[in-house]
Amino acid sequence: MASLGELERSVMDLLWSAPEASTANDLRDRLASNEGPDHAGKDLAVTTVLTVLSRLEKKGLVERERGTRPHRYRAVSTREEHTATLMHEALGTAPDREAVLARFIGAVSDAEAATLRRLLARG
Amino acid sequence: MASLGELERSVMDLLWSAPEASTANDLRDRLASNEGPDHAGKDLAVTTVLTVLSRLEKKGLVERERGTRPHRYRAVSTREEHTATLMHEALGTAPDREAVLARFIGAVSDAEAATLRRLLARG
DNA sequence: GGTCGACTTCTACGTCCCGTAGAAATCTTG
DNA sequence: CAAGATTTCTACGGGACGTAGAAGTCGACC
Repeated sequence: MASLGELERSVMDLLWSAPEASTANDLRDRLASNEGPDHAGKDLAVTTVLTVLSRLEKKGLVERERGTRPHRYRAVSTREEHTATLMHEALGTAPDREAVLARFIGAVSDAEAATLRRLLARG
Repeated sequence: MASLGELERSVMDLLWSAPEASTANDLRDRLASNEGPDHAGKDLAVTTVLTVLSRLEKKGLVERERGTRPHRYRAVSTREEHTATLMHEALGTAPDREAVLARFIGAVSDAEAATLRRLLARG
């Protein structure tokens, strides 16, 4: 349901890896110095970052402290929870969920299969 | 990567549930008589359906027989394969895949957990 | 208390995707 | 070859997203 644009995704990545809630300025700086493997750091206006944060807030992915003056933003859920939710959403679109799970399991690495067995055993 | 619009999704649903490859006219008719639980059947021009099919073909979800005159369209993969692929794509976006799997498993129903155990056991 | 600068909200524009379909081109068949 | 069926081309309107300036608000300092 909540698909993300490229910049929205970058911002979420920063929020997810930040230990504390971040300000828009902080995020702008981190986006600028984000010399990823291939892409150059984006040099954005702070209003751009704020717009994106508002949209992410409306989507329910981000919440902000309005009390402090530079508002501070944090991700509502962890990256792992969010991703797991997306997987469940995908799973839910098919009528035959078990058939989907069968295909899903079929394409999982050996190590991950082992992890899954362990996780399921403890249930 | 390949997110679908509403109409695109409806067309894929029809192609997935069709036993044979379908023509655009056939799909238009089925869309028109598609009295789902809540939504009314859409009465579309056949060119609309063709446009959507072209876009789905470009996205790699649909292929067509160009030999026969009314071209016949089929889904490239089954609904289950497609859904499982989406789940793997989601999983791939997180660095800590095992943590995602843990969350994912945590939110699975008992019946599905049993299914997963069975599937993993036979590996 | 008023002013200035930091911060936030409003408004907006260009682009791309999607629903939608007419116009134009192409093929099939009588 | 002409007419009808079929496909391709072109296009428009709306919504999402990247992007940011203009305008409004808030806190601190003189």
